[in-house]
Parts: sequence; structure tokens; C-alpha cells
Amino acid sequence: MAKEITNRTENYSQWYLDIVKKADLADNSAVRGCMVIKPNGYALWENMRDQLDRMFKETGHVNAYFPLFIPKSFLSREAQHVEGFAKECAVVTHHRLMNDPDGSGVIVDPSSKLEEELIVRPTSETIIWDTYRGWIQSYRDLPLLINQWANVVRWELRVRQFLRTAEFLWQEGHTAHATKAEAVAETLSILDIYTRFAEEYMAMPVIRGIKTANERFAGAEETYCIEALMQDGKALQAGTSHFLGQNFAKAFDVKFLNENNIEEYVWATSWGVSTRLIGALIMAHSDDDGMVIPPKLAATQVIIVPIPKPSPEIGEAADKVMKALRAKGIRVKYDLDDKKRPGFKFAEHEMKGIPVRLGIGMRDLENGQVEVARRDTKEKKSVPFDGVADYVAQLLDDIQQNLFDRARLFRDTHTTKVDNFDDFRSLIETPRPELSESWGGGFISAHWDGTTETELKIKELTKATIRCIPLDAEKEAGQCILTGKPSQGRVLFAKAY
RNA sequence: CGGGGUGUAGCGCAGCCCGGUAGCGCGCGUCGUUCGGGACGACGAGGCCGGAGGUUCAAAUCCUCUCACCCCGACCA
Repeated sequence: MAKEITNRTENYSQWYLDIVKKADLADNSAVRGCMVIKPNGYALWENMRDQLDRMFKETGHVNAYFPLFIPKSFLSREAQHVEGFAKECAVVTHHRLMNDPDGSGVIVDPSSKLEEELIVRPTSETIIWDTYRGWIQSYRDLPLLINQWANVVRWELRVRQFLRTAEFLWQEGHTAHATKAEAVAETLSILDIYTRFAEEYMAMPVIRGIKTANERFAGAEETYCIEALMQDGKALQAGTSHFLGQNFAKAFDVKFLNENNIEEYVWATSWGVSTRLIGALIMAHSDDDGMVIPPKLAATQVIIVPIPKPSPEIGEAADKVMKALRAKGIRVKYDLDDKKRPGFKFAEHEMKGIPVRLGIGMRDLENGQVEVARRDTKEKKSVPFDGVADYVAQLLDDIQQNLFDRARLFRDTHTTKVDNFDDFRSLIETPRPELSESWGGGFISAHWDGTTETELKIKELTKATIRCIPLDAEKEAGQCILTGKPSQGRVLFAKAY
């Protein structure tokens, strides 16, 4: 069999790029750091987006759209915020082009310089809170639960398809509340949605936690996150939900009159997940044969391959199967290509991650059966023709569950409790060539004295950072692995994407 | 943004050192034989060698500058 995808153990980064290419998810573009999301990749995003959108709406959120451009002065209103984003902003300075007088093309018209430069949004807190000032006067206007689906730009120096691109697609929720308690509750309720989405739809187990001060969103009081472990033993932040306190309300002067006719600043949250989740999906489930997509997010859940090629008899049988599958809400396609041979198609559909493949040939028709192959384990089985829809419906559920179980087992077996710095270090530094040529060490659960100084020191020594303080961590007295100072509980360390 | 590497046909690469009419494998098109795990044969199409300057009678090849991608580092979802 011709091998077109690099093995994970050989070169994990190359494997990742090969998957993106061979599963036809994205292309590089003419612009550095910006990618073209191709139909296969975009279909994944659409399914993610649609599901998340349903979940947001079920919890009372509505969608709106705010401008791509933010006046430069807005960004500097919140000190922490501007500090966090200043280094990666694209700036619009002019609004017109003209023919180059020397005839060599087109140049920026110097006379079109903008009075105030515009920032291409890296995130929209500032322009949204500037808008909210006009929308909120009374406690009756609250809560304001708004989400937007948009693109943002962060001028990244080092980019990787889906994981870190200069432009990416995301959703950003921005809510306004009358009380601190309500805003905190919102932050956590969104974290629940993200957790459910990651685990039930992406089949990707996550750790819910709080970011340390050092890793907190610029301008937030508290950042909550979900963290997932990738197959190379590195952590990926899959979603964040921020409690913003009254920072933005104060910066943009957003006040409301409470029931007692007293003026107060509004409490805020913001939260987001991005196309990065597609990168997470790849690194959570895919293998050396290609992409593996959880059934709930697959644009095509079942592909029917006629063997050896389309024929009226097989087409008729395929139609019946498709009808039965569609009646159960299963997304199915029939491979009508009569040029490619079956073996080639098998490999191709596996590369693209379609969860289930049905093979129908003359032999199957004679025996009244269909060959069912599952992508996750690559097992094949012949199933009686009449029972195929039930069987496949159950199989899709099984695959979804198996992917989650497999990923959770992987995470659990690569999460290590460590009680001294030497063990910590050797865990991070010991290569695991059987897993990945660039093994990151997995999650490490260890005690930390709570100071940024220690956190940074550990990062400097090992490259590992504190991914989060897990929400469900038990209280456990211990000693910081670096300084030996007292600690009340373990935090989760890892090398991170 | 610093260090290293790579840009030649859709993809993977050779050619560059030592300048002289651009090659290979895969893929692609047509026809035939095939077809239950990436078929085979014949014929054929496809490239101003990433881009811009320069040196030269002559540049994929030498020089300068740029752009993009990959790896490592600092920064980050």
C-alpha cells in the first residue's frame, strides 16, 4: 500500500501537516499565516458551529455582529488588555489606492491617511463594551447575553494550520450582568457547555480548570479553561471562559441603575472557541492512516462503496440502504466514481476520516449482506442487508463512544502525579519514541506554591507550564515541587501548544 | 522577531558545486485489459525553475534583495 502520511512516531509535526493535506482540510494561502479552509475542513467547522450555536441559544444567548475594525484608542482603554494584544495587531492606516505615477502598478494613496488608525479586531471586548454603554441603563436591560461568530486577526510570528493562524474563525460571547455572582455563574455555565461539546461531540476528554494569574486573559479577573491532551503528550487549550469583573465596564463607563436606584458598574464575561478545535480533533483521534472524525461531527458519516464499481444492481441496493439510513438521520453518500478501484477508495475515505464504510458487491447481493467497516478500529464485518440501518446507527454511537474512551484512557495513562522536581524533569525530558518523536511528557499533576515566580522558573527549566488549576481537584496538602513551600492542592502542568 | 533549512509540473524529488535547448517517480488525460485493500500496458498533456534586480554572448545554476513554507527559540487561542 502506498504510504502518503508520515508516521506519528517518525515526525509528529509532519504527520499533522500530512493529515491536513490528505484529508483535504486546508491549504496555505498567498498571505503568510492565513490559510484557506477547504470544503472538508469547513464542513467540520460548520458542524461544530451549528452545535455550539444550538447550545448557546438553548441557554438564552443571541447572536449579533460587531465591526471588524476597532478604533485604536479603544484598545488602550483597558490597560491589561492592550498590553496583552498590542504586539500582535494588524493596523489599517489608509483607505485608498492609486496608480503609481511611474506606471508600475498600484500604491497606497498618501492623501488617504486615516485620522485615527483602525485595528483589525484581535478580539472584540473593546468595541462591544463601547457599544454596550448605549444599550444598558437599567437592571432591566440585564443580563445581556450576546454571541458573535466572526473572524479575528492576531499577527502571530509562528503559525500552524488550525492551531495557530494569523486569521482564525471563532465565536466570542460577551455578556453583561447586574451582579458578580451572576457573571461568575455565566462564566461557569459556558465552561459546562464547552466541556459537554468537547466530550460529547468531539469525543475529546477535557480537564476543566482555572488559569493562573500568569496565563490569564488580558483584562480578565479569572480565566476558566478546558484543556485536552494530544497524542504527542502536549496539552492544548480548547476553550476559555473569562470572568471580566467590572474592568471593561469601568474602562468604557458602562453603568446601570439597580432596583434601589443606585448606579453601579456592570459585570462582564467573555468566552470563545475557535477553528483551533479542528486541530484538536486531528491530534486527539487521527492515526497513521489519516483523519479520524467522530460521527457526530462528520459531514459524511457513512460512505457506500460499490465493488468493484457502480452498477444498476448495486445502485439499487445502495439506494435502499441509503433510504433506511437517512430515515434514521444518518448522513450517507454513495461513491459513484467508476474510475477508481475499490482498494483506492477504501484508502481515500479512510484518509478523510469517514467513520463508517459500507462495501456492496455482487457477492454481498447474493448473500443478502453488506460489508461494514469502521474507521476507528478498522474492523470489518458482514451484516445482513435488512438489519444494516440498525446496525450502522448503533455502530456510529459505538464509534463515538470508543473514540472518547480511547482518548480518555490515553489521557489518564499519561497523567502522572509527581512529588519532586527530579521526577518532574525526567518525565518531561524522557523521550518516548514509541509514542511520538517529539513526546511532550503528558499531563503532570504536582504541587505548586502559588507564585508566578515559581511558575516561570519551572517553565524556564522545563518548558512546561501550568495548564490549569483543575476545578475538581481534591484539597491535598503538599509541598511545591520546586521550592518546597506549602501547597493546598495539585495543579496540572504540561508542555503546551 | 533571532537561529537553521527548503522553494524546480498537482504532489514528492534530481539537476545547481563546475552557467550552454528542464528531468524522474507518483498523480492527471485517452484507449485497452483489470477490479472484494492504494492495478497494468500503450500513447499523451502539463513547468517563463517562488518573485525582483544584477553579472554574462548565455542563468534553474553565480551575486544582491525580497516573499512564502518547515524546524528550533522568545510570544501567543
